[in-house]
Amino acid sequence: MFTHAEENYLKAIFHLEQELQGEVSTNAIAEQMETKPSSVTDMVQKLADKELLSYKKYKGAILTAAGRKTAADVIRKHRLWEVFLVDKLNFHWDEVHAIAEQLEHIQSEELIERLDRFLGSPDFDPHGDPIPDQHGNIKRTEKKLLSELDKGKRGVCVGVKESSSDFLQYLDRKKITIGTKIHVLGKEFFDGSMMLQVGKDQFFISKKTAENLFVQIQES
Amino acid sequence: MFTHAEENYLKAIFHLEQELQGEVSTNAIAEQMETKPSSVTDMVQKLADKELLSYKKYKGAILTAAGRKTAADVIRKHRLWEVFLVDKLNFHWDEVHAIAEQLEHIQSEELIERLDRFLGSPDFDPHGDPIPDQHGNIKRTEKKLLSELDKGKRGVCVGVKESSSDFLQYLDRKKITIGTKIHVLGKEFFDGSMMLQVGKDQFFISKKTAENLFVQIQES
DNA sequence: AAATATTTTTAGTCTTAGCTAAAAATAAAA
DNA sequence: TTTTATTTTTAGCTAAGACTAAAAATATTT
Repeated sequence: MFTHAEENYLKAIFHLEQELQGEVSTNAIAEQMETKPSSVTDMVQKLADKELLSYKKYKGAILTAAGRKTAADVIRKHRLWEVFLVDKLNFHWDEVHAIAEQLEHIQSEELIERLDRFLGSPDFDPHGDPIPDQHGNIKRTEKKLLSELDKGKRGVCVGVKESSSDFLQYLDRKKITIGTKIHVLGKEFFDGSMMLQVGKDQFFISKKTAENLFVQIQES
Repeated sequence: MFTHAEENYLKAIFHLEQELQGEVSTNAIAEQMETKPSSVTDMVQKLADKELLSYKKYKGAILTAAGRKTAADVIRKHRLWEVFLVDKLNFHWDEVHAIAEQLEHIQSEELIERLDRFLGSPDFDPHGDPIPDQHGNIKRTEKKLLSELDKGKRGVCVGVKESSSDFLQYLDRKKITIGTKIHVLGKEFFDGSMMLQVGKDQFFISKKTAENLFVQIQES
């Protein structure tokens, strides 16, 4: 349907639109794509011809509904493949991006729907980012840092903020991974450390740890 | 490392070399690749510059060791992904080729070795073709039709010859799939039908069925 | 062996997607 | 409001990989 380059541009513009809340400048796209502004102008004009975005010279670009859907599909594929790599092939959360960048361009509706089912239709990727559904809808979610939860609250681990190898290995030892339910048993004011319940285990974590774990809040 | 186009040429030439037992003509490659001979000449010259094959004008091409290794790697990836699609995502044997054609170009040693382990290091793809190992070695194997086995012999199902949807569904019902062990209990001369033992079940199959199933012979 | 047919290569063109350098438009500063 | 700075676009080039048409080499007939 679309070339890899086209898909990459749409994805970049999609992300920038969210970040900037509006139309995206040529320079912004060039920076995101690590390419030159002149190349961006060419591509943006091509995508405008294909009605994937609307564009007025010197005014920047915004995706059309079609462009947004296409971008969401690519992001859906990227994030589903990341889940596959982590859950099934035991990659670490920080090793999967470059591979998913390639896999996201594989063309097959059937494949991606089967992959989704195989993975148990996950809502989040290993970095805690939400996975768009078949229609391109993204569950805009309250992704919070664990450190923002108060005593007594429950959350599901949906990702990490910084993902150093050391930190990920620490989480492995504590048996914390995507989907792990975390119950905040207590929170110390003076140093921000927390007492957690994870499965049957209870243990302390430092403020630093709590500030690097994303959770989705569980209604309770 | 190499472009998709380069990898596709190497793969095509690899297959043709085996089939023709020697150097491969420009026209043969063009036919296999569904492209024009002039395009082939260009690419073959480029691949010769990169020392992936040796080529003398008007004389055809043969892969170098490096070229053969690269081709085997692509074929390894293709066939491992086919196993994934059939074993894990429940695709049918005849639906997977086009998708594997895309997946075979994903670049990541780590990915493919993890995928291999995840799939249980299979020796054959869903069509019964052998999967090259990490070093590019292919288990040249005695792939025979089930109909060629005599009474008392044992084989492992490694693929199908014709793969109509009806036939594949018939095999599903009989619980025959890749890796299934088949014991020939009896064989009728007059119609070529066979009595088989598959797991705990025993049943008859027609000559037509036996002529469309590939097996690898088990030493016994 | 000469004529004809086939195969292969060369030469030149196209598209995609990048680049540089220069021109044009817009934005910011004096 | 000019001048200067920044951003964006245009124009023209490059490489990969396809194509067509024509030329050259090899094979096959007669």
